[in-house]
Amino acid sequence: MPAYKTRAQFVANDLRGRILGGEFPGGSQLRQDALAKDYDVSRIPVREALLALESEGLVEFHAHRGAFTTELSIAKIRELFELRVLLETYMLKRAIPNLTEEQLDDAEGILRKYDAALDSRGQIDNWSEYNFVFHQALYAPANLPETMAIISQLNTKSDRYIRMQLLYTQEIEKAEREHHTLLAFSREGRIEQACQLLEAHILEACEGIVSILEGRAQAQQQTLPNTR
Amino acid sequence: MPAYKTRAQFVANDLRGRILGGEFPGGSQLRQDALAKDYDVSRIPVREALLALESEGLVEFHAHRGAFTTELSIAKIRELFELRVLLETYMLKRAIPNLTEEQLDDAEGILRKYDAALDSRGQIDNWSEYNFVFHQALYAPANLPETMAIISQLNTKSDRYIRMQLLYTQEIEKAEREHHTLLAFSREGRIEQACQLLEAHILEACEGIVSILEGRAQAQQQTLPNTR
DNA sequence: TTTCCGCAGTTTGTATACAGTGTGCAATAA
DNA sequence: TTATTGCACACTGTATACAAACTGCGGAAA
Repeated sequence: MPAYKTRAQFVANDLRGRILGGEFPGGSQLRQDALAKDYDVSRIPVREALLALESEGLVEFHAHRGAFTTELSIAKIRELFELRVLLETYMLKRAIPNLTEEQLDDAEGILRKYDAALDSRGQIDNWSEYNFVFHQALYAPANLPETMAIISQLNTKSDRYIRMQLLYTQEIEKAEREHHTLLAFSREGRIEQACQLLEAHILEACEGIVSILEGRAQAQQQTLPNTR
Repeated sequence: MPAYKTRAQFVANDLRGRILGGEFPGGSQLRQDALAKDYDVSRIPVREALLALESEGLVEFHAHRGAFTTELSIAKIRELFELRVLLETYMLKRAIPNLTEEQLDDAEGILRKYDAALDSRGQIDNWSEYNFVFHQALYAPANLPETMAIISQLNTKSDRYIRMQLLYTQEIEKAEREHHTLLAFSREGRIEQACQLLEAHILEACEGIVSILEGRAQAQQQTLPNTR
């Protein structure tokens, strides 16, 4: 059986992975012809895949000029992460009272898989996905699908930068410890503390990313100091 | 000169208007061929328009079965409006300290146009748009484009139901008065009161919509009581 | 009678082909 | 040399044509 219902969906999923994986730096043009050859399909499903990625904020269309990967300013990254704080704490607050034992155990199971993957190294790509799956497991009992969709969208948009941070710093262990604590708070129904930790957890990641980007920007300025 | 850069964009904009205007009840199938004939274009731009509307939540694709207008459950409507409260009060709180005299006057100008349109009646279609423009004018100084995009998205999704409410009740005048008060609070920098009013303003609309839908659901049950 | 299978018709999904727009280079003039 | 105009190329946007999937109905089997 075919892995996906349509070619467009397949291309969209795969291309999303490639973009998030860093294959296309921000601002790269995504030529439809080249992608069509890559996937051995026509340009039509490629275009539709690109449109789907546009709605996720990974790509921007300019009429008659094509599709380009997006690049977020530091201000926008800050904005995204603050939105995540707002929405995810809201979500967690509503989820904790509904959490069942079974759901908590599921979340713990995900953390264990994490830890295992963590040992085997080199799995940053997957880590990023597991990370969201864990958070999702905690939020799901809130039963707010629309909110979840937006949170998911925000996570996708920030994903590239989170991977970058993981690449440059060794924050995985710390994040992992925070996840365990977060789960413990949730299990004990300590809503306030859980939300505070979650907020700190998200904002720390944000600051890590921003400091990397700022460092990179400075390095650029030093290399080419001719800013007339 | 062409009004739009691409045919797909034109179709998307026009079709959005038709859907929000109530031409297609929730769950209607949107046949690509029929729409293509309507607009005298091929199915390709129609498909792309439908994909755009899908990302706005107005339409859902089912692989190999086509596109259908979405229908929101009461629970989802409540969720959407609560999200609007969360995000729009957050936005307003951040906007008020940045509001300039000029921006306040702009907002007031929009309200005046409202009032004029209100007298000339029958302009519910436009009212819905003016409504968002006014709110947008108040929020803009917060300088949070990503947040604004999400708020805009939520407004689009709830727009159909707001129009329905305006059609069945005479709440326009009340909403209009609240807008004036909201503007006054904003002008005076009374953040807390402005946000409280905004919250009530949004939740009132929500309850109005829900009561209409619940009434309608009951009427349905009475007409066909054969629920085996 | 009820259930299952298969076929025809309809609609979507995709390939191919064509038209239109933007871009960059080259040639010309100042 | 530098600025400007026009042309050719490349790529996107769209039309047309074809392939594949789903739906509903009718008939056969249990």
